[in-house]
Amino acid sequence: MFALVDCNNFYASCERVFHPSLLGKPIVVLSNNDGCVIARSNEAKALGVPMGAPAFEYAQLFKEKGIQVFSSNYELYGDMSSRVMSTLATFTPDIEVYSIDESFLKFNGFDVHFDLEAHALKMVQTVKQHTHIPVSIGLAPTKALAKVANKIAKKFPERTNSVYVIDTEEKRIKALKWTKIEDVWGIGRQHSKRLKALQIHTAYQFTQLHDDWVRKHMTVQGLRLKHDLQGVSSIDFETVQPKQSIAVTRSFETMYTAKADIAERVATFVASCGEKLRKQNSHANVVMVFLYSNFFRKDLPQHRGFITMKTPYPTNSTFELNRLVQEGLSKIYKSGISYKKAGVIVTDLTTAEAYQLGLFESENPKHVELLQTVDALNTRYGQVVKFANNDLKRRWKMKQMQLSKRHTTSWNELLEVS
DNA sequence: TCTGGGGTCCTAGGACCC
DNA sequence: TCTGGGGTCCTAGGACCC
Repeated sequence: MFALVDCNNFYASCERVFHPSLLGKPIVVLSNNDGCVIARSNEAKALGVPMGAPAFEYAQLFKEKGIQVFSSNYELYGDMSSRVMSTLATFTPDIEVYSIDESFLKFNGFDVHFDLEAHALKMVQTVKQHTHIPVSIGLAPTKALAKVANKIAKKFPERTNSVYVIDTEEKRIKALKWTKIEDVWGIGRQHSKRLKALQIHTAYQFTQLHDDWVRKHMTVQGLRLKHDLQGVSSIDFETVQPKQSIAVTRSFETMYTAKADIAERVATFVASCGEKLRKQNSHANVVMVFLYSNFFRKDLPQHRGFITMKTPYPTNSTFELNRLVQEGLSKIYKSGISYKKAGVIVTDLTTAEAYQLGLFESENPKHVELLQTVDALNTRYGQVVKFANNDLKRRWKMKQMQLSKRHTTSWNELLEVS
């Protein structure tokens, strides 16, 4: 049996842990630069705030309805997430952390000795007690069915106590008939459009299609999903693996035209990419840079620059990566354009064990030691060492009008109780 | 004025090999 | 007029997830 544990309205719930007076009140959390709504409490959903709503279009509604607005505070959410996950890990040795707010848990052979539903109810309580984060749990013989069960638990919290189990054929069919096709895990906009055109409206109808049709139009991924929904476990349980690509991309708080401004921002992205690479002990073989004008400003000339470069040897040196990235930036930069977004992506990553020396060139060994020291200092003291090509005065600043405190990760921002 | 960020997997088709 | 067969590797792009 698999359990899918999902935190309810995770970012909104994190904010409420430290603002308990907001329990039962509508709140939303905004994306970087306070751009769009990326999390909503149930109350905010009920007031008609859609996912992804541009904040400026809804400012009036927030005010009228007394909806509390927060800027996103990833340091807080990341820390709360690891607290939830480590609590869950005490319930089973097999845990797949699927996203910041979701985990799959495997209970091999547990059903023989345990009442799994009672076990899950205990999990909900324990997570609540340890972190104050509300979670919902779906239990089923496959991952896709656990997702379905989770949706039911979340939709009917009173009747289910936030735990729902699909453990009989009757319950499986009933659940699938209840699930709309567009709500199925792995079926997005394109697939549900095509399926609806064929009068397939529920997950159950989807499972009645022929394997060949599903394989042809939805690849093997679609076929695995179908089998999973039929109760035959076909989607792998994945243990932690290093990332295959790492990206740092940002929209700018304002539009930039000068190359020097963009070069500085991009150098900062590279520094962050390098740090993430070294953290998971990987080296990049390919690095990409992109630079976009403001897509929403149809009145301005548009330009989308993108370039992919091979590194001369596998590297995680911020210096080497930046040399390439700045070279690439010169090739894609066009003057007279107002730029709104840029990013750096490293990919084709190799792990340290598979590290292959270049034939003619290799990493400057001094960089390795230097960067190790930089990382160690930054980990210990919190981003105290920066590269000279980064904006040391921090002229640019993300728009974050409603940022909450980093209560759990910064001594200076502890919650005060009076 | 204002519109997020970071990932994964799969396939078709071209380039290349013998 | 007419032009083999069987592979591998790589990449761009599409689809999806949170």
